[in-house]
Amino acid sequence: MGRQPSSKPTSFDIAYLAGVSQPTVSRALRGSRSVSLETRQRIEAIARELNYSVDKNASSLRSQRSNTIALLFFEDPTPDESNINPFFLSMLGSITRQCAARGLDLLISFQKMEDDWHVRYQDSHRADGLILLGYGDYTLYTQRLEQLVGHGTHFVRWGSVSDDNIGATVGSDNVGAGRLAGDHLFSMGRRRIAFLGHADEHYPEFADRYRGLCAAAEERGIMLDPQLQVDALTAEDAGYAAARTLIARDTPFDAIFAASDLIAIGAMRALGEAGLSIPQDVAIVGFDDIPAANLTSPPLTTIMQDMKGAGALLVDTILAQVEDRPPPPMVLPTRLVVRRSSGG
Amino acid sequence: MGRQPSSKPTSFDIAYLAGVSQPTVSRALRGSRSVSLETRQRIEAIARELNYSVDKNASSLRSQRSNTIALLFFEDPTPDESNINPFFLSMLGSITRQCAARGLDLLISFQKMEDDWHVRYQDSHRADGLILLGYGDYTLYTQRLEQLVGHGTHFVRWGSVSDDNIGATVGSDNVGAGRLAGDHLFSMGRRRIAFLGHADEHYPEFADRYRGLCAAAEERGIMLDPQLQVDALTAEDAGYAAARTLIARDTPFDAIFAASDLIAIGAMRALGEAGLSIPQDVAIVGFDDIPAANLTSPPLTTIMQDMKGAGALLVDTILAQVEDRPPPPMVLPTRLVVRRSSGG
DNA sequence: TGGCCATCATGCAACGCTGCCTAATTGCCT
DNA sequence: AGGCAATTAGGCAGCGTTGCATGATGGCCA
Repeated sequence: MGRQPSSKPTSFDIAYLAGVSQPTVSRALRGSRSVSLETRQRIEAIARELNYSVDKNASSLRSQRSNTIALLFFEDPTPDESNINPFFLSMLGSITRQCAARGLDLLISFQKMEDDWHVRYQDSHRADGLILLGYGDYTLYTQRLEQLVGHGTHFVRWGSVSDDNIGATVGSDNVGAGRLAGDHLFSMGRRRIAFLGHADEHYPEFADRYRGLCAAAEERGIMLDPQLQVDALTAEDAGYAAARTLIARDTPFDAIFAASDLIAIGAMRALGEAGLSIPQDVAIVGFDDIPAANLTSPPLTTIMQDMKGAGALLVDTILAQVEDRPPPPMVLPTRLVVRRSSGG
Repeated sequence: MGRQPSSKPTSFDIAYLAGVSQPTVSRALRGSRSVSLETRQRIEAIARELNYSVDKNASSLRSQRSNTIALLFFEDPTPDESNINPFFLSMLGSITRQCAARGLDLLISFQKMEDDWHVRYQDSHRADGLILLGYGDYTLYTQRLEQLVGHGTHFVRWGSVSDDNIGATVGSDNVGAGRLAGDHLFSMGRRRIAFLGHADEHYPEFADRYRGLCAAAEERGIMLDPQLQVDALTAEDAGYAAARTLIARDTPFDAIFAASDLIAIGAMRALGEAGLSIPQDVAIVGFDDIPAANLTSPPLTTIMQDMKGAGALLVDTILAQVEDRPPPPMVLPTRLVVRRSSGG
């Protein structure tokens, strides 16, 4: 009572001014039913007048809830300083908005896989849960995910959803998306479709996309030539290199489905240099619908993921874990965005 | 003592096991000199074994320091969901790394200008300071910045640096950058240079760039035609529209300096549609060096800002305020990146 | 009128840590 | 040998909040 008037007001100051006890102030401001309307309004008025705001640290310390989520990006292909995968950036936009809508704070970090996230975030009560966004060799970090699970950390990962996922996973329907891309290219009359992107179990999302493409082919009684699959990580350079490899194989192809837009953009550059015109000689479809997809010439046909839904689902999944509720469903539909690169 | 073994370990548990008092544990783990090496090592070993981590909330509550910075993005041209200005995204990458290097956490938020940041972040002790990244009409938010200053909030803004800035401001040397762009275009033999971007006091960064361009012209005894300046906000559509306006004015021009890469990209599209070839008919220089600048055809000559330096300077400026040190210098040099769009 | 319940408010005790001040021990100098 | 400084550790007191159990008040019914 009667504290320094200049220092930041505490709930004690308000209690003193309102003539009630400090705990009553706390309950009044958080809308507990056991405070009469009149008292609450009086307290609220004083709080407003003093510009009072609840101390986050005291609140979190006491309640053991930080109402904060930590978003961790990681990449294993050398992260060259500030160049971040554009797809994840647009995910970031979506996640921040979802957090804001739910009154959550968002802590973000670009970590290497080696660091002890759970210690740094959940164990220290900085965050209630972790959202993991990353790419690279999935098998390399399964061990770390198992550690998180064993440690009881609340987390959700963006990636390929399957039954044997370690921990909660949210992702797009990559198989369905691959099928969308395939159906589109086949309906444009293409028959020899190449796939640029890794297709093995180390990169399950890419593998799913390839599987979807193959499924679309099979439905038409077409068998894709394995010679037309070329490994590539999601980077412009990798796409360029993969397309050159593809061309050098001298196996005819009339379309490319790239596992990501960055790959597609790199491939377009290689095709151009090789004198192949898009879409006349080669139709091309990408994946992600990053902003640059609209800026290429010709503009890139691509698969759009449901970013808004993804952000919401990721955040909800964490909240479900924290509040011990059953998790929401976890696969998101995708949509084909037809632009000129596929001859649409 | 002898607490639940399953619950998260506290410094008391360690103190008990190490046979010392709890404050000693705190000091040992934070490297205070007043703990003997032997004791410290014993404590550290136990802490490691228990997977102990300091509770951030308790620590911050006690020390009144959160070691966290809040990064606030704001835009007043309708933020269409997840589309974030790519330049700020690359800034984000830089800031996160700087924070990580200094052991700071980063809280991020995409707010409208209306919200009460200081209450939400600094007053509630969520963050020690605020970094503001935004664009749009500067005069609209001066009032809010004054509020922050009056409130004693620690903050730094990215923008146009001048003597009458409200609060701390960090930014590139926009005038110098405009001069760089102008010098380059003049040295390529261009004489009638257009500027796409607002040039009034509402957008001081753009105005500075224009001023630099004009200075480069004056040094050569050339007077820029005011007819060749067209307003544009930083967006691809705006650049497209501005270029069309420019063309419609029917005032001859042989070069464009766009106030941002997005504007430049939009302008290139308009030029292409008008049958003007780049760089033969019109040389073009952008600003920011966003990733897409390398993907346009022809690749875009542009001004690169020192992102790494910017992140470091922003973070250091906040830390200086928090620790009551004099602020670091605040203007960053820029660099011209010559690609084919300017005929270089 | 007494007793009982519902409503509203209170007090106390953490939450886990750090800052300040004091106390014990040791080593060293005179 | 005595005294003084340096080194190392401990005690205590919060930081501002929330959870729990309890206490006061009044209304209502029997």
